[in-house]
Amino acid sequence: MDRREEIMLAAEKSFTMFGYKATTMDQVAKIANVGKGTIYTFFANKEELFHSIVWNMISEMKEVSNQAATEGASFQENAHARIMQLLKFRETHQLFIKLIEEEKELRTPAVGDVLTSIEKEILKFIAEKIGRGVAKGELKPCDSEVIAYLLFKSYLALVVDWSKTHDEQLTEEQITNVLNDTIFSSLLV
Amino acid sequence: MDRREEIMLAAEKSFTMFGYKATTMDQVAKIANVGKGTIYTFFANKEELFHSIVWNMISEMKEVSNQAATEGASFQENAHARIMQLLKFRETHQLFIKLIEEEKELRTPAVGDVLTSIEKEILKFIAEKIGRGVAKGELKPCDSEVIAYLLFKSYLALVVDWSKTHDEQLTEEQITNVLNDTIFSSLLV
DNA sequence: AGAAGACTAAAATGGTATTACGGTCAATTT
DNA sequence: AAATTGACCGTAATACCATTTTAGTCTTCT
Repeated sequence: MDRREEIMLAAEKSFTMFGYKATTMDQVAKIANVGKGTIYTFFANKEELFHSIVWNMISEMKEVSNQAATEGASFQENAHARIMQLLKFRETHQLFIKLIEEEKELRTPAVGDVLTSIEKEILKFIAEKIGRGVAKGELKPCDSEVIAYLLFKSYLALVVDWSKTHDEQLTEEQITNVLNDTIFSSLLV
Repeated sequence: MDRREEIMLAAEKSFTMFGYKATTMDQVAKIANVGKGTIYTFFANKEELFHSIVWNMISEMKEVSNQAATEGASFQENAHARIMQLLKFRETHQLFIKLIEEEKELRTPAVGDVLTSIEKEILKFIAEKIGRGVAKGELKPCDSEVIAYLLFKSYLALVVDWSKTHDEQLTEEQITNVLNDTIFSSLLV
């Protein structure tokens, strides 16, 4: 395996286990079985290395989310499946979990930036799907960016935030129903 | 003026100017022209004093929000006016601003708790209005708690969060349109 | 009896000595 | 010659401790 790959793997392992702040470049070099200097022939600095790892994660997210969609299903069925998959990824993927944790308690700026850019990517991804839906005549014309924002934030609120202040979380059926009745019903042509 | 009142006034002034953490009980006593011991005859501790102040603020919020509603207007017009008023209060009221700031940078636990309980009160307030609307036959039957949650979080997202990641904030008209087309349209009977 | 402020134990703060870290680069290996 | 390495450097984080501040109490005073 080439050295760049080794380094990426080692770095992902370390970021996942210890977070951004607590992984040292010495650490990464050791795990990758590589001299520290070698890392700097592939990545300008720690932050760029971090970005590469996260970029990989974003691609994986998009891929997984697309796999959640099925050929014959309706727009809102697929939209729901895709977004739930994104949120599930968030709650499952160890690196993502670690980053959210680190952002909450350590406030590491690099991590905050990266989480912001992940959200931006997700929103772009959703807005693009909505744009397509409009183009294909499945959805009424709308401001896809604003609707993507509203949709994603609504999902986050109902799936993630709700359970922070309530004992039992909302069932997936409750969420589907509420959103089908409200946001989706106005979108479908 | 009675001593309890003096203390409350002094405490509110101090919390507003310096935040929770940075106001000392000595400070409050001095502003109130009262011995420190006297404070403890009315309030068990600093946190209880704080809660009393915040409880007053919540009442004021509800009152102001209710004033934003007009007699003859439709449910969604009044709902919009009330919620926008709540958000405006949040961004206008000096104590509220200070608390949000302190929560963001200092992470004072007492402040976090209080902000959570304020949100809870607001949600109760909105849910109650929705419940009334249903009872009066203005709205379709629905889970008022979930809808209140969705509605408030949507407003927060569009009014507050959006501008954090975008250059120009959404106009009130854009917000009205989006929500009238989506959440409100599904609620109205 | 009610208010006041000196008092106390615990926590926060500030200053400093020490360590750890990201990044570089001359030496070494391939 | 090109690639790799790890000792090395300046800076930033950390640990440590002395000092101060603070919430809450309790005796004293009016």
